[in-house]
Amino acid sequence: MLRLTKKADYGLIALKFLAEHPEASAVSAKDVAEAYKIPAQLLAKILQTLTKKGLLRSQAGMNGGYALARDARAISAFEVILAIDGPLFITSCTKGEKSCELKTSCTIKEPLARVNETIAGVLQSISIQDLAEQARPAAKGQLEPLVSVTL
Amino acid sequence: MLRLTKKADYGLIALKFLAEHPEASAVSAKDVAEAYKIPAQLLAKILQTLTKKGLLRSQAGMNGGYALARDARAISAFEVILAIDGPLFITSCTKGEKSCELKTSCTIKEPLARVNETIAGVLQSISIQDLAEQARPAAKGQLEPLVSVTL
DNA sequence: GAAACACGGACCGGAACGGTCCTATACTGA
DNA sequence: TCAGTATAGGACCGTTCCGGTCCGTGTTTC
Ligand code: SF4
Ligand code: SF4
Repeated sequence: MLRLTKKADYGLIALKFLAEHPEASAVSAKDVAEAYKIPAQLLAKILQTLTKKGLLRSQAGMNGGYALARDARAISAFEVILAIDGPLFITSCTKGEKSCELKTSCTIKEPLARVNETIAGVLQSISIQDLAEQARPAAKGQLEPLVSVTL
Repeated sequence: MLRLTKKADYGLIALKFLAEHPEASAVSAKDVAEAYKIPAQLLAKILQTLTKKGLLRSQAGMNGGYALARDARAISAFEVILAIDGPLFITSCTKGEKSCELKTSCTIKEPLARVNETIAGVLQSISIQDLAEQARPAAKGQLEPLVSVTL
């Protein structure tokens, strides 16, 4: 159920990698690809779309590559996934009025939309910075409730 | 991103329908299908797998059909989705050690697993009963926080 | 025994996904 | 200035999955 595409997966890895190397002004797609054994060309295209969406800054030429457009804290996992996979959501009835024929009779739609928002909220509350810091063992003041659902 | 299969969608609709009609000892797949304009044969197969998983009870022959195996409160949306779509999760690295080659080098894996658990928790906290009751306008004591994530 | 139902396998067209290839363009450094 | 390294982006392709259909079998009731 609910599978995340591998492209978005790769995108998150790359973003995290960039967040971990702020000293480099630019990291090439090839470098990241080799570091994680990701198909280089595919990663390249992913980073391209990410720059087109404004999450990255690119520089061509030698010693070129990509760098985060904003601070790692200001980029959420949600944005990354959204940029790569598009605004697809759990139900099929979200694509501008043209998807599901049951919209009228379906009563399951609204509660699922809530779930959808909840998931989006969770993803939005996770920044690239969080991913990069995750290596450390359980920090102290970590008990901030990020979501609360009511349905 | 994160699309729920239509089969699971149909399954939830059917379950909710059954929960709304407790007076009937059994409702045929055809009835539900016609009520919501769902392809009958497809819905039939969905309900079959649902019974095989123990969520429904079936009765063959005339006036036969399906009925909830347990109380509507005791069946979570998570179980339904799990039964229909299988134990698939957001990352590709969950299928018993055979999926993603990056398991070792990937550092994004664990945080995503947390997200996964969170989503599962949300789905588990929603019962068929909740879906059936959803028609009513905002009840009173509805502010129970169901999830809290820490990453 | 016929109708109405549940079961279950086989099958299929289309869409999405993961990935490759090829070309054009831009920047850098020797 | 020229070669090399990088981004940018289009076209393409094999595989898988999803939604759906078809068919045949078993079971219960009237
Ligand atoms: S309208 Fe209902 S059946 Fe159709 S996609 Fe939305 S939730 Fe699913
Ligand atoms: S190991 Fe990492 S890259 Fe592979 S599927 Fe899991 S999260 Fe994605």
